[in-house]
Formats: sequence, structure tokens, C-alpha cells
Amino acid sequence: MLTNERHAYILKKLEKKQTVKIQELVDETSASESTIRRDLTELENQQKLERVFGGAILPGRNLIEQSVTDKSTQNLNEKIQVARAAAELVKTGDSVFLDAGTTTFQMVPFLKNKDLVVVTNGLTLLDTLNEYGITTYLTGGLFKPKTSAFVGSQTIQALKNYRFDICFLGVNGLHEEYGYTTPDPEEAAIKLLASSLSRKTFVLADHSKINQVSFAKIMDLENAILIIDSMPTEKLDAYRKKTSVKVAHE
Amino acid sequence: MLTNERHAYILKKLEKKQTVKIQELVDETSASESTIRRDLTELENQQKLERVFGGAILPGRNLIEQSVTDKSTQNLNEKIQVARAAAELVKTGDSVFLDAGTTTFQMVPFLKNKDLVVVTNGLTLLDTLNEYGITTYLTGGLFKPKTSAFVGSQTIQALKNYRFDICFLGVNGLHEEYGYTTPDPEEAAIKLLASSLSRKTFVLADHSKINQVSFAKIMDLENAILIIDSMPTEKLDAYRKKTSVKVAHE
DNA sequence: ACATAATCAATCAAAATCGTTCATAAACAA
DNA sequence: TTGTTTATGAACGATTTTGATTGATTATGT
Repeated sequence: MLTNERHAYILKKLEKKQTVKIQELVDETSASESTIRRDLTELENQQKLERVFGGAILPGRNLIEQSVTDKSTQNLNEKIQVARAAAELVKTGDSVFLDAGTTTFQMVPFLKNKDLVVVTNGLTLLDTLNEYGITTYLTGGLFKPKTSAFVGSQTIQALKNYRFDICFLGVNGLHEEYGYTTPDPEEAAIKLLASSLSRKTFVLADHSKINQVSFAKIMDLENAILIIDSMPTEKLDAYRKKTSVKVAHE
Repeated sequence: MLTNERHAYILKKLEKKQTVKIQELVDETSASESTIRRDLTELENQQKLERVFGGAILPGRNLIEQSVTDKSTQNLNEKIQVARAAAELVKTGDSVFLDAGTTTFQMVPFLKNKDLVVVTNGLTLLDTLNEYGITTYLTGGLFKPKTSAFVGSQTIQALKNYRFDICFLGVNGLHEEYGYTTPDPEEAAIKLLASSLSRKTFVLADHSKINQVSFAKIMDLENAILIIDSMPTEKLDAYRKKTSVKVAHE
């Protein structure tokens, strides 16, 4: 039996029965347990199924929703705290830019019923925004699967057609001297542009980003208001000399 | 056994069984393993099949993906046939526009390894294109959940930044007098614009669309080459007086 | 909580398959 | 004839897939 045939067999059975057991597959395909196990891990990598102890089940959802359910998000509770505080700053009827990122993503549920127009370059946000009935424009552009974000000149071009009341940016680094930074220069360019098109700019971060410096600089601390879940008092004083800081409390 | 005979034999068997194994072919044709292997690589270059370890499978959408494919698509086999014929027209290095739609979606598997740049306004295509490692630009714009397509002025604006070697459009209606039509005027506008930005335009349809008229007109028959799975002879003659028609055969 | 059984990930060696090279033989052209 | 092209099969080392083994991990029954 060819490798592909086995894979097809497994998926067909999975679709029909909802679950498959390794031992059954060993009997039915007369391949060794090792081979079946390898097949399953391979198919799991292709997101065609999900491994469980002793077999496999149908995968959770489609690609878009999967990244939503991503439990690997670090500091989730802190991010939600920040996201809620940020969402409270949005007024009914505002035009809003939401950066691609996990923190901005958490804002979406808090934005419903505000009659907004939202523009984003993050694919993951699109689905959820639509789910909450929020009118959404996607910038488009070159798609980067790794971050599920759109970047590049087309994205820049598309952005320039808009003016925002308010924009929210996620960052990876937050440093008194080096300002706000992020790993990808292309995404940095987008963030900076969005900020310049907005009347107000807010940067979202959790405390783990303090004193971190990523590769590409976005802007100086002075040019945006920081929203963060918590910050040591002495740091806070120092930062407040440079910019506004809003600490999100439960 | 002659080379051509072997090739025909292999393809016939492949058609019937979905997969062929090299060892089987060696036994059945009493040719050496080397010869069979040469046959398979040759047929792969002709895109008639796809090599896998130990044998070959049908090209494009392989067994695995077939079992996962959304079966709710009407006339799937016809669409795949059309899609394959369409994909053969794409040359290495081309810049391609793919319309949002189920038929264009079926083209994706046949486009890999062609080093393309693809632009689309269909969200469903994005995932699959990336899966096959194809550089993809999404137009962006206002998202219509119903068709998973982006439309509106921003989409138009974004499109105008491109020029395409070749563009493929799906249609809902196909009529001698009324030309190509589709239910949504906004999508019609996108299709028309894309066509005007392309050196060559192909319209994809299956035979169920013949004589149908949808709400919004896209263009006259003259302005694009039609690719269809089959068409009654007398119709075909009539159409051929107006435009080029390519009938996809197995 | 404990013991037992099932499953797991990792490793290794054997087997199958791969791509390549080379030599032979048939088909073809000058 | 002679030389050239084309198809073929055999042989080689390289690569991929496979199955068995091991000790660790997880589930299950008492």
C-alpha cells in the first residue's frame, strides 16, 4: 500500500467514523504500528487531523478559527485585561485601525455594538470581527503565513486611503531609550503609518515586554499612549515623564 | 510493448485505480523497473500524473485532499476538469489573477511549482495558495462573508496597482446574447476590471451555466476566452463565431 | 494509591525505492 | 556501409520508508 493510499484511507475512515484507533488501522492496512503512528503525526502537521491517545480525531476548525483558539498565547489573561481597557477608549461611530496581533485580537469581543468601521491587516481578526457584526475592511497585500498579517507596498497603499479616529498597535519590545520595537521591519512600517493616519494612537503591551528590544523600531515612546497590565512603580514614574501610561486594572 | 502503449496502459490504470505502483507495472508490462520509472517521470512532466514514492497518483488534487474536499460543491468533477485545463495555460513566472470562486479554487493544486505571483480577492483561495507555497497577494477591501470575497472601492483601488499576464474568472451565467453574468454587481465590477488589467482573460464555466442569465453583466462573449467542460455541438459552433472556446477533455 | 496494561517518542537496522551512470541494441540518417 | 540517435536494462551508491526494540509516559482497573 502506497503512503498516499494509507493517508487517504485514514482520512476517509476518520471522516466517516469521527475517530480512528491506531490498532484498527494496523490491522486494516497491514502496516506496522510505527508506520501508522508516523502517518498520523504527518497528517496532524498538515492539520488534517488531531492526535489523541491511541488514535486521532477530526481537527478542531478551519485555519482561521484555529489561530483563534490558539491556546499557546502567552500571558493571555494579562492581554485580555489590556484589551478590555483599550476597547473602553473606543467611542460609538469611531473609525478604528487594529494591528495584526494577539492582543488586538482580544479587543474584538469588547468592541461590539459600537457601530464602528474597523480596518485591519490581520487575517485572524477578520473572522471574529465579522462574527460580532462589525463592518471590516482588510488592507490586503502580501500575506505572511507566519503572523497571518498582510504587509508590503500594497498594504501601505491601501492604508493611505483611510483616516482613523483611533488606532491600536501591539508591540514586542518596550524600552525607555529605544522606544517601541517589533521583530519585522515590514510590520513596523505598517504600524508607524497607521499611527500617522490616526488622531490618537495606543500601544498595547503586557508587562513581559518591558525593557525588551526587538529588531525593528516602530516609534519613540512620546508618540503613543501606552496601555499595559502592570508596571513597577519606579519604572512607571520614569515612563510617565516621557508619555502617557494607562495601567489596566481588573 | 511500445513506449506509447505503455504510457497509455499506465494512464488507463491510473484513471481506474487512482494510484499505480511501480512493481505492479513491472510485472504487468514485463518492462524493466528503469523503463517504468522513466515512463513515470515523462508522464509527470506532461502533468498527466504525479510521482510519489513507489508509484504515482492522479495529478493535482490527490487522494488525501479529495477526501477532505467540500462535497457540497456542485459539478465538482466538471469544475476540476475545467480547472486543470485552465491551469495548463499558465506559464512559469506568470503574474496571475484568480477570481474568488469555486472553479478558480480548484485550479490552485495545478499551479504549484510554476513560480507564480498570484493576486486574488477570494479569501478561500489564500489558504490553499499558501499551502502550495505560491506567493499570494490579497486585494483586501470590504469582506463579504457570503462569498468569502473582497469587494468595493478599496479592492478596485488595490487591483489597479497590478498588471496581469493572465486572469481567470468564474461566472454564473453564459448566454449568446447577454454575455457573461454573475449575481453580484460588485463582484462583476471586479471581474471586469481584472480582465482589463490582463493581457489574456479566460472565463471558466461548466456546462450547467450555458444559457443561464444572472443579474449583473460582466462582459460580452467576445472579450474573453471560454473554458468549459462540454457543450452541444450546434451551440459550440454558434459560440465559436463570437469567441474562442476551449473544451476541456480528460 | 497502586499495579497493570496500553500507548508513546526515539532510535536503529533492514528493506524498498530513487537517481544516475554505463553499456548494449535497435532504429534511423547520411 | 558508417555514424548518430533513441530506447532499454543492469548496476551502483544514496535516499526514503519501514518495522522492531527500548524505556518512558499515560490510561485503566482494583
